[in-house]
Amino acid sequence: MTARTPLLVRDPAEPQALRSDALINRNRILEVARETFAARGIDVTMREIARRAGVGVATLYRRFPTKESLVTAAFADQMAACASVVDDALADPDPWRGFCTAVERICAMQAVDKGFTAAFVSAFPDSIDFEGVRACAEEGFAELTERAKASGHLRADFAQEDLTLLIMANGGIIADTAETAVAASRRLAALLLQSFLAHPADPPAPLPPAAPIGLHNVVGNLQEPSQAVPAGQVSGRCPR
Amino acid sequence: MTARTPLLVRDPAEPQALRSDALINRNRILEVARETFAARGIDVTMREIARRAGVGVATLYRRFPTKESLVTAAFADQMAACASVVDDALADPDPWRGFCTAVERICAMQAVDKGFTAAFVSAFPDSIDFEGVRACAEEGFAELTERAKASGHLRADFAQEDLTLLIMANGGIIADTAETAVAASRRLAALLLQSFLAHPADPPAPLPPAAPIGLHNVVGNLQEPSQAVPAGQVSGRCPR
DNA sequence: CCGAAACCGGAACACCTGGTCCGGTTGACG
DNA sequence: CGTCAACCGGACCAGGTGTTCCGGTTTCGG
Repeated sequence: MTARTPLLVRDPAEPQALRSDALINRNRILEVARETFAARGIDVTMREIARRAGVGVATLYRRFPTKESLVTAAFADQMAACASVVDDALADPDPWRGFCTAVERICAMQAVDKGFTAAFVSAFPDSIDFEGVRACAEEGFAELTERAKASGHLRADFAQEDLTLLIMANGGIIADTAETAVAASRRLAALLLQSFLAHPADPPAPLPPAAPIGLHNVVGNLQEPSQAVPAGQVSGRCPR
Repeated sequence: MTARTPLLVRDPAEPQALRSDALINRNRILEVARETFAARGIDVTMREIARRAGVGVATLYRRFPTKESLVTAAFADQMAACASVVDDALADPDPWRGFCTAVERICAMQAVDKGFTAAFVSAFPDSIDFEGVRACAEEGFAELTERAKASGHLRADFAQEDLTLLIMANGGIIADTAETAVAASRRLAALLLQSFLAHPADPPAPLPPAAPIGLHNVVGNLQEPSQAVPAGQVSGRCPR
């Protein structure tokens, strides 16, 4: 309709179109979002992120039109790191070591960042980045699996789905502090990697330090420390 | 203060104080709640449970004053079953077999019932039943662990926390259909049990059938089947 | 058979969530 | 320095959740 277009039309992909204060706010928002999502998961409120970033909700929504887009932006670098993990593993001359390292690193990332798994799993349909990286990582891992099997270290009946299994299982490991989560995750990875081995050593491998994961911290995390079962108090109704 | 107490005071624990129709409704509610929680997790709405049970919300709330109490009641028998699993395991003359069976059965229960884990984990503070059973099961498992170690089958550095680890990891295994969840859970249990073994066989144990767990079903369960990466479309930005 | 107490269902309440609107403010450019 | 669009923040909207209230109905002892 309007035949005249403005002379100074900006490249629509230009990121510098933001005013200086707006850019500052945007960065602050992203920073806060990353921290908060990592610490408390993906379910934190948009209001809270806005409050923590010292901006209003409208500002937040003007920068990221939907929560989905905020999550995507916040975890973009994590996704990149995830992809690079697979690349590093493929670059390792020892296939089995590469395989193990990749698994351990991904598990650690998952454990450190509470929201990462959720962001990865829910995989908002529109955020093509996520899907792309995921497909790419899958592909790389298939190659990795093949090589590890060929090297004779990975058991032949290892299925590609076992990797999904491991990731999902690791996703179940969440504790209130990142440290406990990492420790637990590390032990889980070590245990599973051991059972993936084709020829397990007769004396089982030493395994990393025993997981300091506390029962009360993770399972019954709603009760206060209390007196750790006063022996005679709680029992008595225990049928065995 | 009031010195006079009513003559016909009822035993507060008497369960027969319900009118016949009220009792029928109560049972129907419990039945529906069990089914729905198992199939769709603990997050189903009180409205929906009431609707499915063919009663009004008020009726539901009169019977179970809070959602918490409904959950507790609905999972009471599951908790009992959980305890009996440990008892059975302790009754087995072969400690290692008992250990394995207990682990497998608990994992299966967890996989079949989506809400079970959540109910068990969240462990509402007031529902003492849960806490009691949990403590009891823990105690029994400690005994089980000890015996399995003494028999030489369970590796010496197995920690009690590894059990929590397993349960939490298994909790991460959730799929849209109960069958896939059970299959995946079974494989996870088999893998972990193998790495718990003190003297793993040189050729790794055959393991149960490969898990038919599908990547798209569990990880990217929001996207439609689509054309499974049209090869040329998405790639091109895959760095390796 | 009858009346009262217990029951029933749906409307309503308080609260929280993602997301939008509008009047006042501020940075950037001539 | 002045103008004006872009920006800012809090109020607001729609939808959904656990929970409560109230008028009509049903059961059950006498």
